[in-house]
Amino acid sequence: MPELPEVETISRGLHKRVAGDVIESVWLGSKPEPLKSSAAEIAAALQAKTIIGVRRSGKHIVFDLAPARPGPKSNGAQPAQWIVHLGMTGSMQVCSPDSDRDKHTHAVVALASGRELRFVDPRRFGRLSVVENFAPPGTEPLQISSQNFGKIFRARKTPIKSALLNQKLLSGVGNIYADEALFRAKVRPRRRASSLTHAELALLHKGLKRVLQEAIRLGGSSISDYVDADGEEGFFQLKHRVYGREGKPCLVCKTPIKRVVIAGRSSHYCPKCQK
DNA sequence: ACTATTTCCTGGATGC
DNA sequence: TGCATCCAGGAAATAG
Repeated sequence: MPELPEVETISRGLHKRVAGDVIESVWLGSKPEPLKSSAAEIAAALQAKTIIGVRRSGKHIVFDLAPARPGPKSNGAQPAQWIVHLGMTGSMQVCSPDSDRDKHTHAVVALASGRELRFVDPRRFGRLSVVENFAPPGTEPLQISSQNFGKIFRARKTPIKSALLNQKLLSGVGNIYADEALFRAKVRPRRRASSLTHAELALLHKGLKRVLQEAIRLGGSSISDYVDADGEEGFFQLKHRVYGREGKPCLVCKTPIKRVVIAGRSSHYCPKCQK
């Protein structure tokens, strides 16, 4: 499931491959559910645009676009960015038009270089849209100051785990890295966000940054099914310390890792190390 | 203004 | 072997 580090890795890979290329045509699947903008709107916004670059914002992939042939009839305020959210199982493939189309292909963008950029998403949680100026709802966890990090959690009664997953607060943190950051901070996921001490918040901030950076360094981690921008299967597996390790010994103290459900999400922690 | 719960979706795993 | 059921999870929608 693509979280911040995976989306970062994918965006970098896409940038390397398609920056500078020109979009010649756009095909969108028959079921429009994955579209936040209308199909016509997306097609119109992408057509005949140069991909200036590809980058990550939160869990979103941002394609920065510019008219391929800057002419006299510049159509005023046209959406200039293509936003892709991969949901859980979405992937972007850069491939030859000859290669077989995956059953769950929802969008195909033909490039002037002769290649195709495909959006594939079996579970359909992914979303496509076009906007003029994308603004993520929350703050980037790798950018936020420790002061602001403390501020956004101090007044929240919700469990710290839920607060970490709230994209309006921090952009890009998902279930895996929330659990991993809480383990590093020695804080249980059910603790109310407002109950964390300054010291715990500082540890959480540091732990979160470290685990995200480590995962980016490793090329993103992934448990299951998707293909990265290179078309290679899966990602380098980050050594998760608690996520997915229910019943297995804590790597620090050997106590069996516990799993509980918080806000519908499985949450893993060491009952001895985390308070 | 918050917070908690439900919903979407499909493939893989599990159980009888 | 085959069929039914459960489960995973991001975020929008809904309810409290």
